[in-house]
Amino acid sequence: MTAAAEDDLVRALHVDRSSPIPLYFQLAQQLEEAINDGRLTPGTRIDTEVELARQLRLSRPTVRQAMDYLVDKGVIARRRGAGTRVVSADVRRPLELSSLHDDLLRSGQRPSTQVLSMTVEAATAEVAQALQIPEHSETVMLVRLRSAMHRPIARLTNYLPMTFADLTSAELEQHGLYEILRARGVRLHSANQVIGARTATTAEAKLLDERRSAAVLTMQRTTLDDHGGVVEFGTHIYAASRYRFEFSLLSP
Amino acid sequence: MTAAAEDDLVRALHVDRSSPIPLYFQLAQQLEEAINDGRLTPGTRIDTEVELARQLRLSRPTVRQAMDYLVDKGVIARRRGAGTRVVSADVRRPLELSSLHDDLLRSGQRPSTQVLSMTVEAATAEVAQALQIPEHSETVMLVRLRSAMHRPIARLTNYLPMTFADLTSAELEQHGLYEILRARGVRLHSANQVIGARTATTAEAKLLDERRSAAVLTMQRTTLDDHGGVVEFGTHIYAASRYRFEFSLLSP
DNA sequence: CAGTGGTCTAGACCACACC
DNA sequence: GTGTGGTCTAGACCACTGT
Repeated sequence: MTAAAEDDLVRALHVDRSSPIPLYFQLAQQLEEAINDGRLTPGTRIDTEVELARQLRLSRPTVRQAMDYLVDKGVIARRRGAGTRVVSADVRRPLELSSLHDDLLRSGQRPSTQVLSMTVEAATAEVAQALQIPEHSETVMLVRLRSAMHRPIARLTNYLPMTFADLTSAELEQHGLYEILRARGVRLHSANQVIGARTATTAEAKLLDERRSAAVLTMQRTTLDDHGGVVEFGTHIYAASRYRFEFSLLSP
Repeated sequence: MTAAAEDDLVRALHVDRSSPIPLYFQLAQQLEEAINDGRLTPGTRIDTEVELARQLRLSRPTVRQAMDYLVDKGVIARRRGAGTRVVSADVRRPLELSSLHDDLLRSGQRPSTQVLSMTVEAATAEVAQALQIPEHSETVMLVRLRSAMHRPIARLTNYLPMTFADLTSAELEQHGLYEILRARGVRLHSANQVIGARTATTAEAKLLDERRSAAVLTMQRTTLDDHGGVVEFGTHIYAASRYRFEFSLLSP
């Protein structure tokens, strides 16, 4: 990137003080756009915090907050004494808490869902521990078959608190589970995941349209809300020949 | 948690202004310890930023920086108007950029490494693209067998720039690859990963001490330094019967 | 040595959650 | 309302990087 091009970019930056969007966020968005557009290429040095603050008539902490946000996202890197540089266009936020439904939607795969069963079950030891409820107490067990491009890709088994016993199949076949939870006011906070693999049972292979003894990816997930309560426990299998977990992660 | 216990905790908090450790970090560490100790349990309300600032004679932005750090780590959650609460003791940072060697070390599994081969190879199209170098140019190809508790658990295949052609087997059998890179001044920044599964070939099953056609986890990883350059590309397989990827992730 | 990011202060006003 | 976190300012000094 030439100095002239950098100048152009700086001139293009602006903040709207009457907007309800925070100033730091406006700046971060514009820088990120420039990076994704290719107007700022990997390795390019970005103006210093003080310089940007002067140009945009912001305080340095505000500019810094924008930078912090982008560093956290992994798109820029700062080195004391050396400046701030664009890292890479293709580093994404470290593995967001998203559902398979949303993932497939984003990649344009037209997901569809079939509810195989929805029953009330006594919690096994494993489920009870995961949901932090007494063993043998009642839980909602939900089994869904998720397909993409009209081919089955995953069998999703979820255990939910009895508060969600009123979920309907229609609802579940129309929206992702997380989407439904959010619509009900649940604030998802974090999840613990375990990803493994094993060979499919005969029934599983048939269900997922895979050959006998094909490898399947397994994933178990416990989702928490922001009060620390368990929202959901799931144990899922994915057709390994057609599904992968892709994500970026940042250095500690 | 009782109000008295909370008071005790607050009295226990302190900052050492002569320490080279940043004040915000000292505070964050103490709060995190209290959470991990169980002195602060999930759901407990933490003092407000203003109150903590007053007690510790810090400015509010400094206290806030400590809170930000813990929110980012996922151990506390803030809600405007509602206060700050401890979320959970077992949410960890979203999947750190660490090596299998370090992971095994941490879980007390005594990893050992055997270098199966280390050669200079012409880059295939896949490797060239991953390393951002021309096709057919030279790269260092490294194949290692990683064992835990005296049983093989993964075959690791890495491609490195020719700068690392002087790595020795002795070095590689003693330390993790990331450890070696860091010692050479490489600053790891982020990685893109793809986790999948397939059935093992006969040779792979034998190498990993698994039964024929067992499922193996596959992982491909491209690691970047903080200038946006590619440090390493790896394509690995793991014995699925004895290895899982475990991690936490935070809501976007 | 000069320049850069890292940390810190002492205030301020606002939007939202909860009572 | 009242209290909380969310945002913002205008400075300051220090530690590290690269020349």
